[in-house]
Amino acid sequence: MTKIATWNVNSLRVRLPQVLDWVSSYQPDILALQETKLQDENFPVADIKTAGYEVIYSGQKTYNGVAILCRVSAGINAVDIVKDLPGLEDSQRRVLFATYDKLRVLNVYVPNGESVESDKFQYKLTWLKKLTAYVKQQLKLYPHLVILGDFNIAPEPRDVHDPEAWQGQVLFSEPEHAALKTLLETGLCDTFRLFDQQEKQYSWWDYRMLAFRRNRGLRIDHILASNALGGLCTSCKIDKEPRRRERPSDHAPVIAEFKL
DNA sequence: ATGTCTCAGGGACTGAGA
Repeated sequence: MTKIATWNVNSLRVRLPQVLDWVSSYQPDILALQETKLQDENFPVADIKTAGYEVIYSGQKTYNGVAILCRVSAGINAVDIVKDLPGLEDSQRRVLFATYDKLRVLNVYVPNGESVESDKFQYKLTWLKKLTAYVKQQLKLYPHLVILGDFNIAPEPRDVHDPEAWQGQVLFSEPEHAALKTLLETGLCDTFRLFDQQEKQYSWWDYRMLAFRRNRGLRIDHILASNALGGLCTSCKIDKEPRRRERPSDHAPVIAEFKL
């Protein structure tokens, strides 16, 4: 059984204790992190190694930053590491791709977009187009591919606490839905929707307005699997527990298990 | 009621980004 997880930690400097605590209890085989907000020279390699994980990372000052942890006892090295989205000139550290044994892992921190009127929204759509082109090519090379991270898109009305209010807003707009649909149509499935789930399951809640306490959230963090890998998925869940703790990230981890 | 959190710059608070 292989456990694969994703978590936007909103600063690994702040969240390192929570992350170490969480990996020690869940023991994921692979954990993709987003918004580490750390330059590579400041990355806490030693603490993560002590916790029993190998790690690769790609960061920058203040914003963005991604990392992938792999449990040492899995005995696998990351190879074919990619830190830039092919075809996109971009200094923002938002992607980290690596192969672990036969599994291709694409960790993504999709641009937020700010608002549908913003230039950043166009950047988000361009970014997703480049990602889709890359995934299409990668699926030919790797039957077992997982793309996971903070997509900053809630796919359906049931993934939004108040779909009427959010309709047309950034994170839940038509162009974003079209972009996500095109990505999925390359041959991916949303592992969360392979299974019966309770209603009102979200992965992100605004820090403001008591959003978590009221469960006013969105499901914007996803684990998407190639169809072949999706066939091996046995569960996908959102773990709200770390969001209840002291000094939480605004996101909760998402975890999927595979017969690998 | 955009009500929180994080970071950087610069040495208290403000602005950016989410």
